[in-house]
Amino acid sequence: MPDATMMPVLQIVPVFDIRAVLSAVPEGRSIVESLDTDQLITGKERKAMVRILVSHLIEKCGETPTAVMKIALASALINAFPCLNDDSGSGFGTWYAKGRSHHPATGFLEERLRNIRKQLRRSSRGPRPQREQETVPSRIVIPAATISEERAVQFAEWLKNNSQPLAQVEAYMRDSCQYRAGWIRADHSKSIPEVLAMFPRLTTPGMIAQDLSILFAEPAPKLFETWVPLYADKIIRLAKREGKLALPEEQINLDARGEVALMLLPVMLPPPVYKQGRKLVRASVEESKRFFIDVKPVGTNMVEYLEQAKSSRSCPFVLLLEDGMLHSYKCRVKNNQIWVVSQPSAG
DNA sequence: ATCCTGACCTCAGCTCGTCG
DNA sequence: CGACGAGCTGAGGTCAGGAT
Repeated sequence: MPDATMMPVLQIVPVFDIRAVLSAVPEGRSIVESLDTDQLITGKERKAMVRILVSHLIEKCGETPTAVMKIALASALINAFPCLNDDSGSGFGTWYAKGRSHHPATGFLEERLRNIRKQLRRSSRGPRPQREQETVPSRIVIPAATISEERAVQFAEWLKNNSQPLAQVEAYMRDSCQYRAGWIRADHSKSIPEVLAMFPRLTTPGMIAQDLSILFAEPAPKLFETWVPLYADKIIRLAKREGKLALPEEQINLDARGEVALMLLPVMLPPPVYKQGRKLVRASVEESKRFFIDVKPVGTNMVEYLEQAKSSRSCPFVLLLEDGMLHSYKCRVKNNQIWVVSQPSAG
């Protein structure tokens, strides 16, 4: 078998039909008209055109298209509208110019891409100060409690020290649900170990589902309804379009689509960069897949596994006990079991 | 007045190809 | 094989002008 690293890499460069892309939106149509009749573009039109073209580029090639893609777009632009040709060597330096002598690439298209990435990074870093934080609490409405807070505290204390009788645990957990929700949400966030230390009965089977059905009565039943029919297919289609699907879509068994989509998440959502001392570090996709989902064969000794996981990895993560060939999405899923491991020591 | 966006800029760090 | 440079991205800063 030939060494993959020695294989020549062919990059498919899309042909950009600038007129078609612009004509697809009303604002773009008037820009095309203006360019055809007047052979010029206003500052306002130029900005609008760059927005339309860059959003098309991102749709086709993702948020970090290669320089080849950007050159193809800029070149297609001046071919479609020769009046936009500038005096630079390439003719499109105003629109896209490759970086040189340690200076980054520039041009209106490049700058727009950069600004979009900036916005994306900003929003993915969590809530913005002031305005957005103010709106968050109004969206999450905790239903009114059925018991007083004093009583709820008493229930929580009892639940810390008792795991039986089960009917009593379920009843106290039901009645103290709103208190728990308020405690967890106070001061913005608490870690999973903190929450479990305070409310250990959350690990009793069915308790999280009970909380969910009380707090989110309407959407709770839809949680599992929508993953496979709605989101799994969308994630698989997106992965296919971005060339991140390791096998033909038709070969993914209907039963396996939900699990394949879950395993695609770390591939589709590239891990962010973080600082380790002075160095900027980014986990590879393979590393984040391992951190996110650990795949072990059915029959793995859970006691030994959890003991080992306690010292070797951070929680929570998904443990998939596979029966068959799910690894690397080569799936024929039969009796796979999925666990969410939140605290290895809890077993 | 305040916020948002675009444009311009710098710096750190990464990947990849080239050269000795 | 390691050093080095080119090209690139990410992150962040600043400022002007437009929108609200």
